[in-house]
Amino acid sequence: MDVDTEFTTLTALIGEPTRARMLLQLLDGRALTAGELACHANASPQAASGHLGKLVAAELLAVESQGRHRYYRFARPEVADALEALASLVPTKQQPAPTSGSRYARSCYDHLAGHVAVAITQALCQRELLTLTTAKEFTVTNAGTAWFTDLGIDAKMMQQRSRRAFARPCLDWSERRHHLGGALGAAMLTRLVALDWVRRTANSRLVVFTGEGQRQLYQILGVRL
Amino acid sequence: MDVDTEFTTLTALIGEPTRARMLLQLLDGRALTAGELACHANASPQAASGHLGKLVAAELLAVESQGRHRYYRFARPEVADALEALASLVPTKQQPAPTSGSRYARSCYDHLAGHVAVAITQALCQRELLTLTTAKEFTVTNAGTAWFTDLGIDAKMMQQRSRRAFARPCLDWSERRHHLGGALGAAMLTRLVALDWVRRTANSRLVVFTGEGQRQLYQILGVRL
DNA sequence: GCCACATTTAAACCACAGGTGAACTATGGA
DNA sequence: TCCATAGTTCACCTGTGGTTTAAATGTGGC
Repeated sequence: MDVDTEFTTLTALIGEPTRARMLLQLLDGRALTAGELACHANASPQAASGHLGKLVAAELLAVESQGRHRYYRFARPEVADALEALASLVPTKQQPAPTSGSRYARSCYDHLAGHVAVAITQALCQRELLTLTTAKEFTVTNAGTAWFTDLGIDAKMMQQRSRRAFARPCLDWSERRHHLGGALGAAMLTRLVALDWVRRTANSRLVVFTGEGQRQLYQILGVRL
Repeated sequence: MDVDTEFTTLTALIGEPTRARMLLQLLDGRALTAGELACHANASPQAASGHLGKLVAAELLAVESQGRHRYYRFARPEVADALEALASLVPTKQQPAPTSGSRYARSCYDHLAGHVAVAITQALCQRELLTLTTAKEFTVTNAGTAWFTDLGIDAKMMQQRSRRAFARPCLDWSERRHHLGGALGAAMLTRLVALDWVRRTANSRLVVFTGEGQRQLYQILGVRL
């Protein structure tokens, strides 16, 4: 096969919007399941499966089966490098006011993401409610357990019961900083929604903080939106 | 527009085979005309024009009009970087490294280009045989006229007779410096070929300096290849 | 003034690539 | 054992996006 042709097949592979979104999701280096990738990319499971198959066949992704899940990740670091380079081409003009505080955040699969999530996670760490023990795991301190209990989340119980990664740092590529993912991150978003501190929007990963949510967030974490 | 969306539009832009081929052509840093890009990409002029328009609109390419040609080049070096990274993902064995050998130069449409051309133009300016009067025009000094006469080029006559831009500075993308284009630049290449100081290669814009050419160039301009 | 060439624009066409729905495999939990 | 969940495969259909055909714009050379 011609080198030209190989290049074009490669770019066509990366260029398809759904595939591009899935690849973007993997940029933080985590291995994600087919379902998670499908959800992020706004695609049906079948569609995602087809796309992932092509990406694996092209040796852009590698797949690992664990139980009934299949975890996809980049086949080699160069793939991530190339995608980073591509992502850096996106005009960055509209990353306004990380500090000015937006009521808007977004959800990342099932937990809070974006600069609000980063700010929250930073505050949790700063107050030593959360500590980053390894590169891939947050640990909830005793004070943290109490804090989560106050919020209405039984962190301890959750850690014992859940098979899912408990408190995983999730790198937000647009923010270049970690925020809280995993089961705890998901529980937190669920709880915040239940408290009506944030509301989901229809057909979008965007979530918006209510006025009450903003007040409470400032009160319990000192985070001003 | 969402960051995700911007990324996908970007990748979709790069992912289209014809566009990808054109971008690949530009990877060596040269600025190419729409026609040349169309030819290389195996596309009709109209199709190429449409694609190029999109790439320019997305600020991946920049375009510069020169006469009835339009030269396309990367809008910023990061674009080339990203494409390099993508190209490096192609599994096949790499082709031999581009000739950094100084005997090699290349032609730009009809005149000498590349770092040799830049060196020559610099030398001409340094010895005040050529002066850059406006941003778009070189002027041949009296000493310059004599120098060109010695070379076998009647610059004065040419300037009177030719309607074509006489001595235009031509920006070489890969060198980031101007070199001598226009009628005078074309005449110079023609003359150098006639003198057998440089030889054209078949099916390529590459030209190579002969041993004699290298000696002479040093003698009359002090340019060492 | 003319013609030739390079390139762009507009409109009609159509192929291919991705989405969908249904059916199938496999794993885990009761 | 049964059922729910995760994921894949297949066949069909639809719509986007690129190509084509045609005509217009603009520049250079005579």
